[in-house]
This record gives sequence, C-alpha cells and structure tokens, in this order.
Amino acid sequence: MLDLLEVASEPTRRRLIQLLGSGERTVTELAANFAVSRSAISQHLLLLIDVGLLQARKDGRSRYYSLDPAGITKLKALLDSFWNTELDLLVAEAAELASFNGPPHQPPGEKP
Amino acid sequence: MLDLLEVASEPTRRRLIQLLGSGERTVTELAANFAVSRSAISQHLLLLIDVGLLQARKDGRSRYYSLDPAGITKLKALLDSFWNTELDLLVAEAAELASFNGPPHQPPGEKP
DNA sequence: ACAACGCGTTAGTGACTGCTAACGTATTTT
DNA sequence: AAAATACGTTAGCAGTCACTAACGCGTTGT
Repeated sequence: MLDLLEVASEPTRRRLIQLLGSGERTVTELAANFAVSRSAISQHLLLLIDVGLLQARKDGRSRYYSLDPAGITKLKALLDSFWNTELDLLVAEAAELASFNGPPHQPPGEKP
Repeated sequence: MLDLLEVASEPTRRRLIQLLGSGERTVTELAANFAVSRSAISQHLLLLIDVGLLQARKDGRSRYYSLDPAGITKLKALLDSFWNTELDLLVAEAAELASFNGPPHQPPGEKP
C-alpha cells in the first residue's frame, strides 16, 4: 500500500502513531499494548517506515521506533486538504438539526 | 471493513466524499470523475452507506447519493481524537527545524 | 566458550479488497 | 408492444493484507 493517509488510518497503526507521540519505543514495548503478536506490530512499524511516518534507531539488541516529523507534517497536510469547508458546513448543519429535533444522546443543556 | 476512518481513507472513497460535498450525485455522474468503472464506484458507494457516511435517494432509474451529516460528524470526531496535541507539537518542531536547516522545498520568506 | 534466552524480522497462509465482466431492471425509442 | 438503451447491482477473480509460526542473530548467564 502506498497511500500515506490510508496506511495511517488502519486502527492498529493509528494507535501505534498515538503511542509514539509521547516518545520512542521498542517493538516489544509497543506490542504490550495490543492483543496481537510482536511480529504483527513489527510489520506495521516497517510499513509505517516505508511511507515515511516513522524512524528507527538501533541500540543494543533493541530498535527504537519514533515518529518522523516530516512524515507527520505531510500527513497533517493531507488531512487538511481532505477536510474541506463544505464538510465543515455539513457538520455545523448536523449540529443545528440535532438541537432542533431533540438530541439523540447528549442533552445540550448543562448538568443541573 | 467496519472501521469508519479506514473506510473513508481509501483514495477513491476520499475523492467521492469530497465530490459529494457539493451536493448529491448519481453513480454515473460520480464515475465520470474516475478511471475505473461504474461498478467499482457503485461498490465504493455501497460501502460508504454501510458505515453511515452516505445516504441514497431513488428517483426514476437513478439513485442520488449524498453525504449523511451524522456520519460526517462522526468522522470528524474520530479525526479529532486521533490528531492529539503531541502530534501538533511535532509538526511545529518540524517547521522550526526546517527554517533553521534551510527549507527543502518552499523558502520561508515572502516572495520579493 | 557455549548454552539459553530475548529481540526483531522473514516465511507462509486464510481472509479480504477492489476491480472487470456479466447481469437484472427500468425507461425510452420505434 | 417489442427492441434497444441507460442505470445500478451482483458474480467471480487476481492481488493484497494482517496475522501466526518459524527463524536469525545478538546478548547474557554459567
């Protein structure tokens, strides 16, 4: 898969990116947060490197993975170009409609 | 595929969502914007309906597809929860670094 | 030094994806 | 009214994905 946004969107990889937001981690450390094997996580990480979202640093027998700022910047740009004004308008309209028709889940008023 | 964000991220579907931002369209109208067949587009649209991002209205022998505001709102929420503060910080740092080291593509100064 | 272990990566596979080809159905056209 | 046409959906398939199992290679313990 080549598309940056699509690669970043897969649920496991999304979570990996978020976890790496707070600093570099090894495969094993990351895998501890998931139900799947180290191997699966390793492959996700390699793919994320392929598309330029991650970097790796070797230290002893561990490899420390971290976010690549350039890749993250690129991802942000893609997201911004996708989410255009028309979509924002639609969200605003949906919010208004919800307050008219009665909210489906969260009442609009403050808690008493 | 069940994950809303992942479904929305596929390049063809991303473009479909953007095209539908300006109003409802038929399968044929939408397919005119792509290299692939009507059939392929139809299947993407059905998937987008499955995850709640689209609605369809039948009229004559055409089906008019349009964005479902509720789904789009949900998508926005997912995106916002994914893109946390740490990632924004990283992007800011990357921008600073680029201006120190010499910009790779776009010079930071205004055009003379 | 050699055995045992820990870490990360490749091999192999079932399931799924996105596509074209074939189809069903409704609407025109003659 | 029958034939042709336009629109959208299903059938079938090659390629890809995400995963577990098996592996290679450093490192650590004895």
